[in-house]
Amino acid sequence: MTAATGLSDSPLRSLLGYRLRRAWIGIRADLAETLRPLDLRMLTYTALVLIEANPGLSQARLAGLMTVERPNVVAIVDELARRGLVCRRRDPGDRRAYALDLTPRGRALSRAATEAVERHEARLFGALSAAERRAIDAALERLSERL
Amino acid sequence: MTAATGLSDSPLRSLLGYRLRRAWIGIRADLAETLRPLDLRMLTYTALVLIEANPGLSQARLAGLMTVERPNVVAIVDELARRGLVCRRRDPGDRRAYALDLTPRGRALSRAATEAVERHEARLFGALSAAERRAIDAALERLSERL
DNA sequence: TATTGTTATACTCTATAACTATA
DNA sequence: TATAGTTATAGAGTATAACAATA
Repeated sequence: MTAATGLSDSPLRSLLGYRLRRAWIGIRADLAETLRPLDLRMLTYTALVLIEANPGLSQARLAGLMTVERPNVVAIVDELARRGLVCRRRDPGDRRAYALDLTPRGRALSRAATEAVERHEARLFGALSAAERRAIDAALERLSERL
Repeated sequence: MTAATGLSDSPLRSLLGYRLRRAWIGIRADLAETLRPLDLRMLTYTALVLIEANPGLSQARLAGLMTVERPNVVAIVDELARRGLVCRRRDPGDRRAYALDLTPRGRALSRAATEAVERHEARLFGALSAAERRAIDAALERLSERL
């Protein structure tokens, strides 16, 4: 019962999926706000960080890391490359694939964005106790096994 | 480090938002599969259950419960009404508003869908211990306060 | 045959501005 | 003036099929 309105979402409140959705909507909106001043979205930020951590990464492997289908990576890398943040080289060992790397500008933006994202995480999740945090991590780990 | 591939998503694994996104993608896909045979989507199912729990609900209040903007509720209720699952009556006390209710067919579908969704939840979240479940509930509650 | 990047395409979800009719 | 429902529209994320080049 949402006390103020007298409305009931009780049949859904027992569903973890329903509550995760509500949380995710809020988190996503706050993350979008956090990244907007840097002209990044959730997915372009994620790609930036993953390419930095995996020099020479291919788009197919990037898609795997991002949990996104391969076709959706194309526009993301297009945008990052157009802005001079990522450079696409042909992989010498496999001429079908690209070897993706960050440019110096890409590394600088990655650093600035990561600082902003860490502030965002602290703002949202800072109130969680260490025990709560561990419990969530464990639960998400368990969940991943079933998906 | 994802051992099999040698790829690293470590810079993101410390971000709760990143892990929640991955979990949510999987949960959503499984939920969509669960509801597809019943010709329901996440949002139409949610609306169905909330209308059942709140007879005479208006679309604006439904939007509030669903964490969706009012315009997005229109197509959802349109679809449910067209299929004879929900009936729209004018609210006698406020002729701007609708009073939404389930039809008998809507109630039957709600019941069948809820059974399917409960099996889906049990399949995905059944492995969580009671303590983990409580920790997640508490953490999501805390999180909601900050959003 | 299988895989990489690609194009085209579509669906779902979410969001905003502006209109109408009531209040 | 404010609210309920609506229209139109847009953006973001996610998904599938099919094709050319390469393996």
